[in-house]
Amino acid sequence: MLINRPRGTNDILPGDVEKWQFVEETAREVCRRFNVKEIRTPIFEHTELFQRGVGDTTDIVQKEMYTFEDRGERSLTLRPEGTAAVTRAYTENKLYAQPAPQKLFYIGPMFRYERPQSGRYRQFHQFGVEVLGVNDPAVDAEVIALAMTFLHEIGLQDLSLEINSVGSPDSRTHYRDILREHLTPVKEQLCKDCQTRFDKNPMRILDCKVDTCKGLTQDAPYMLDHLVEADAEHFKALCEYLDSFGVEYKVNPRMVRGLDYYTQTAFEIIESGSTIGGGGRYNGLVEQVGGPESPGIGFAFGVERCLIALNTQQVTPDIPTGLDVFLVSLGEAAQKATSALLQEFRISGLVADKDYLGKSMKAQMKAADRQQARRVVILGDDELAQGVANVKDMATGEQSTVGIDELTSHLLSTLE
RNA sequence: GCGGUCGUGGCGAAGUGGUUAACGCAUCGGAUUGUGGCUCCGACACUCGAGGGUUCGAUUCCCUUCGAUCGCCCCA
Repeated sequence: MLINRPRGTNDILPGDVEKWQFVEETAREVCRRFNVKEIRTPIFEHTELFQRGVGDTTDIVQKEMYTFEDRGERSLTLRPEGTAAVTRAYTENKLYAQPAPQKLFYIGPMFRYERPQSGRYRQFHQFGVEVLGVNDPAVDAEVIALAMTFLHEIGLQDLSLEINSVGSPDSRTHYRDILREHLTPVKEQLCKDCQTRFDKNPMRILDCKVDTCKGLTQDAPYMLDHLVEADAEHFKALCEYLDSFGVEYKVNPRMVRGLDYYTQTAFEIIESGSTIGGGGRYNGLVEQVGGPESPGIGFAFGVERCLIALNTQQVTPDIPTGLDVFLVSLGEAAQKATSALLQEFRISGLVADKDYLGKSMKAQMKAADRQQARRVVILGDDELAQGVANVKDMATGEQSTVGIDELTSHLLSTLE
């Protein structure tokens, strides 16, 4: 019985993996220019980190974590997201003692036990950025600009950036009361989920997809209009920075992000109606996981979702493919000689390969063609005896005879 | 966690309660001497996701299960 890959996981095969590499390399390159350094944290962490960091009430923690006990009876969890781990590493390694801000990025797998569907897997991948230690709205704007630059450089267009402020705790407790008051008369008419949200997290009601709820909240007051002064100023400044960067955005006062740790700035990037990435500020998070009070802001993109977007927009990144040279041999002596030649080619920097199945010359030529070899080196026993080989240019069909000793330099010089 | 659709060779895709499971692509081989991309010829599923049931007989009917896919919830 064949063992299949676990549900919601994927094998990324040659042909696809190049696109992944392209997205990852672009992310690294953009981060380099924004002076954002890579950080690598463990794939699993103590379960408590996510309970405290992501929030005990979130769906992620309540029903989506891959939690297990190791042989030392520790409760560990495969990371469901990246931010909590970065703040943990920031605290544990005392990066707060380094000059602020600390600008960090990561690319890697995350794990969530969910029903797979388009753009959602149990093992999925995120590219995320976190900037810690500074509360300046200019940083919020830069982080968003980094995100948009990345998307632009992988080739995506027609993206919609939505921003909002979910307020600091001060704004929120105040606003929650206002919102509850507004919704109390219609509480019974809200959907079942929203009735629970009413007590648990009333702001989520604004984000409900059910039509009746949408109608009932139509003229509900917005957080954005009830921010405390500092929050309002922060948001205003953010908008001004974005304007000055030429980054287009839409203020969506109903947007509420699902993770508990967000404060003030929140944003999402949407392509063809689906969210490919999002983030926001989380000024209380570092403290929440046991560190010193440090502000932070970040985002994460779903790599799979970026790839899907590239697909729907029919963006095909330029990916180098094909061999520089394919070695064709005839006869036993020549066949043996090719291995050393191959090694010589490869050491010199050429992308080179050969046949290993003892195929006919015709079949070897076919193979060379299929692998888009630019040159074919043909070596038969006859040529070998004379110390030469034939070099064929596959594009023009021209063929010339070159001494075996000069092959590598000949190829290098004619291939640019 | 809930709901819809689906599961035939490497891929795409026909098909039927019963002696040989179409076809296309891909792959491999060949079309007289050591040369590719076109064309032509040939090869390639004791088997129709898995397990069980109904039946004289199932890939075709039923159940279960696993998986895929789409939507809800939530999120990247």
